[in-house]
Amino acid sequence: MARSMGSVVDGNNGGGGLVVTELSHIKELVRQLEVHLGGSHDLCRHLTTQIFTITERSISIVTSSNDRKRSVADAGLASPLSAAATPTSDLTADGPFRNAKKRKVMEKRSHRVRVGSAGDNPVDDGHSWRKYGQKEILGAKNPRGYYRCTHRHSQGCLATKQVQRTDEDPTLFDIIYHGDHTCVQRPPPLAPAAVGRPEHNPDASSLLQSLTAGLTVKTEGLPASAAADLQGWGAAAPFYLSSSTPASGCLERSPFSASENNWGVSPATSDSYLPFDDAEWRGRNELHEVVSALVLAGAPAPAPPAVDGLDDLLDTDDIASFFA
DNA sequence: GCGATTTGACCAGG
DNA sequence: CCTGGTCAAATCGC
Repeated sequence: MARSMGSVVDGNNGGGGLVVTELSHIKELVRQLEVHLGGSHDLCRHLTTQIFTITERSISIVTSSNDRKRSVADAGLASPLSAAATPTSDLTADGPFRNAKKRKVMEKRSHRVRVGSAGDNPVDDGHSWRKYGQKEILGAKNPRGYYRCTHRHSQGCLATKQVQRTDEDPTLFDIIYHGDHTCVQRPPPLAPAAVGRPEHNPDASSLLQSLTAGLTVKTEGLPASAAADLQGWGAAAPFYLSSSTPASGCLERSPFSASENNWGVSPATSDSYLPFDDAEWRGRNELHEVVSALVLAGAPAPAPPAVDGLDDLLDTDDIASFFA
């Protein structure tokens, strides 16, 4: 295991560095954008804040991804990829009835993120969670907390997450998300009128455009291994931009919650965004979240080519063999 | 009183 | 048998 890991890590260092560079650039642009926005336009400032946060997370994720990858593999997180097994029987939870404690068959989609702390807890990811367990994990200094969506019973939302303080840095938390939110919880009122059109200021607009352009070009230039790295360890954004099932969206309090759930991609035509296939969804999800968030914030236009280029990079076979 | 958290027990997979 | 994930009773906090 160690041998194959080594070579991959090497490859990632290069790609990861590139990503960090670009993300840093984005960060700077956002800073400038915020300056241009001045004191007005609460929504815009909120958006820039979110972009900034996401970017910072992305950077920390990339920079810590080498360590991560090992623990991810050891923790068996790769299993959903390598064993894209029978998706049928597990999710149909017979609920709190007879075969209650019959878990462990969790072929649900999952992805990891590492987030900073807000006080003694991980930063709020916009969803409401209810803790249902805590466990000491062998080899880890800190216990792992188990959370499920508050709306599990009321709306049958099966999303869960595991939160564990990292060994190295007590201010950081590893979070593993399982499943999608299928609950519907309207976000709190947030500049309702202006939502979705953050283009008051021409300067701000052009800044955001260069921001998304920069991300597009450079990301496409990344080696596939770097892309694999990003997916293997975590998304930058612990909230979902387009992860809802077709049945019922779970918008929750996404910082980018717009009036409609379109994100510039028509549900009817966006086959590249349907989160049906576990492996594919996982593969695309991570960078998509970052890219989508940024693109969404800055571009009124529909999904840019960047997303398609990304899909080519995020080859799921590569990922599977990577973890094999 | 209700909902959330804590915590020991239970269960399944490896 | 060990470990991780979940359950559910007890407890806490509003």
